Amino acid sequence: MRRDPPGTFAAAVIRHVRRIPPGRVAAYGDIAALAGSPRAARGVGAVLNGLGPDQDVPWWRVVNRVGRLSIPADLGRRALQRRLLLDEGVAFRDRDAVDLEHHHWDGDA
DNA sequence: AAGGTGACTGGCG
DNA sequence: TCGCCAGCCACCT
Repeated sequence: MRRDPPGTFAAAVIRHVRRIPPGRVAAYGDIAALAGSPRAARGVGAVLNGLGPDQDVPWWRVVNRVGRLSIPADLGRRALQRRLLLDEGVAFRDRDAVDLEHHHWDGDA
């Protein structure tokens, strides 16, 4: 799995994703900004993609800027994310887009 | 160490 | 918001 030295982008991403409360979602770009690199949204995806099974990071609470699940549909990972969010009470606008208006995490506030 | 890849975005029509 | 596209940037060869 992935152990990242503190101070790295990856570590910051993990740290912030852990802060997303259940029932709320954040965009890749939001996390990138919190992590200190506002334009590194894709980097956030790369980090989450490399997460180990026991990393204990709520990766499913991260969606793209319009609320759509950005995970490739294969391997059923996508369906899993959908289910996990549903279980937390996140409402969906359609098959693979959450209702951002009501569940977007303000990054605290 | 250089280049390819992609769980992204914002701009434009 | 939808599609398309050109930047972007961290990851992984």
